[in-house]
Amino acid sequence: MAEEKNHAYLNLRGRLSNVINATKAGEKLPTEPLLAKQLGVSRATLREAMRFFESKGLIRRRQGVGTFVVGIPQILESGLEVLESIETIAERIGLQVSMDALKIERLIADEEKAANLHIPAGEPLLQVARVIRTRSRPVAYLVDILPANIISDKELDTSFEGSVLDLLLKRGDPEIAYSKTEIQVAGAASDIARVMEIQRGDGLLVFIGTLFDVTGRVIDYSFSYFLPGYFKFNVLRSVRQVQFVDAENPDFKEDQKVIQSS
Amino acid sequence: MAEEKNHAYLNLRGRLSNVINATKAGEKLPTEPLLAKQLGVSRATLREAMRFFESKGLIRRRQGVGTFVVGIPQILESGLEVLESIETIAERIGLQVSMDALKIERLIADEEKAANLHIPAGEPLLQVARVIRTRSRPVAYLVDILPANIISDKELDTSFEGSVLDLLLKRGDPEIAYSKTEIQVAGAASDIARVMEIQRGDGLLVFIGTLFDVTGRVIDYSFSYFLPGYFKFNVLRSVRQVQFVDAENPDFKEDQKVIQSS
DNA sequence: GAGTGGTCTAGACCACCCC
DNA sequence: GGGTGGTCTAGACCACTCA
Repeated sequence: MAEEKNHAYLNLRGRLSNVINATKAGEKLPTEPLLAKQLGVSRATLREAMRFFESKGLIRRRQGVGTFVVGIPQILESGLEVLESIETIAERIGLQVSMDALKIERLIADEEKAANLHIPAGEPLLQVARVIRTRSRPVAYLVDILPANIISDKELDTSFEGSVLDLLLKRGDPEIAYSKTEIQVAGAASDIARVMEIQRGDGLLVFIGTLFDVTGRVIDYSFSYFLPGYFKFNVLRSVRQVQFVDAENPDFKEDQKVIQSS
Repeated sequence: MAEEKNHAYLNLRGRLSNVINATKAGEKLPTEPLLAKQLGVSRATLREAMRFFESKGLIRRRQGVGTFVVGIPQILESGLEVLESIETIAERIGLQVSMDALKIERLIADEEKAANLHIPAGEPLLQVARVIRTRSRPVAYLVDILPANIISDKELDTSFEGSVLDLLLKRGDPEIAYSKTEIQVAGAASDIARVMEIQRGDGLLVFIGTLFDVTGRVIDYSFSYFLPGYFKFNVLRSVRQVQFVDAENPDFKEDQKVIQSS
């Protein structure tokens, strides 16, 4: 019996799928009240069914405008072991991306930010937030936080193209060594949902990265939010031990042990 | 003006937070209709606000039973570069986990599964699905798919403790080399939501792993679904090239390039 | 200002758990 | 069988976009 649930939104998916498939990419679907009437369900139930296709990236809802059918997405693929900016990944695979909604703020380190950067609270910080767009839509939202003295005002005006990492790598000082990146999942908060043009609460892949230079100093930490379906991140996991030692940062310790070695 | 949204569910969070904090871990909240009345909102709005705390892991809703306050979760932390089973990670950090809902199935490789395993379609396969629980709740759902001839019936009866990886590592043949793991996010489908005791559509971290032996043969591929908040996966991303060469599998190529080397 | 999706209400019935 | 969370309805108002 458990196979044949009588939930309206499940039965609705098939019919809604037909409507979506019968609509060309870029075209608008009927309004929600009209579509609900056509399909014989309440608007709430229709919206529940639409969430399914929206999470798959087949449709996109825009408040005040309408619901649109979107085409097949292009995918940004990358191995994670190499530290590179989204822009660099995109360039490497020949995909055109652009930056949007760049927001540079100056703020003072509170306890949490200070701890993440291994500096005292109260130090001045620079926060750089930006959106990465493919031709069709926003696909990532990136926030960098770093001590204000690392990047000068002049550099921000002249040689800043959006990526803090790329700027630092280009400059070569401080000499960047590696990033310790934590992988998480989070529902989009209202403000992030807005700039990403998704629904509040939709799942996003989150990388929380701490950037170290060759002396073990923390240079930057960042939150990177990625829209599912547009990225393919790979990591190689080996049974042999991979050695990463950071003598300058005893509290940074990858607790890895050898399971088996050949 | 954009700061002061007049959405009921936002204003409700503070008051609902008080209710949750005033309730001991393990205790039950009032029923939804009652709580909605007490807080002066409709049940739909209350449920919207509750989703926020549920996604943070502070409460847990169980159909037919009630809504419960849960304590601070224990976190499974691991670097990703080392390939090890969830059981091994848990044991290493002294956390007790148990296996649940083990389901072993035999099936025939369709086109997709055959392609993933690099074998012809029609070959017999073994599929092992299981749930990993901490003391308080399910935290991961793991599915392994592998050619049927790799593990014998006898082994399944006698030396199988739940982890395909651990069984193969223990046996030492085939000799496991590494796993290529893709990182994704997905909303929980109904069946997975059920075994994980979460809400349908909740975001899960997904690892799609392909397991190779030292000769480059594909041994197994797997889907691992992780509940956010209970795991802390880290990966080191270096500007120096990390060399992983797999001469036997030319189609497996990590397209990594050196950005900068010191 | 017209039209869209976003949110909210009040009430109802259903599926599920447990006694 | 009683009580819970899960879903659904019909209608309403609000916030947003764009001509």
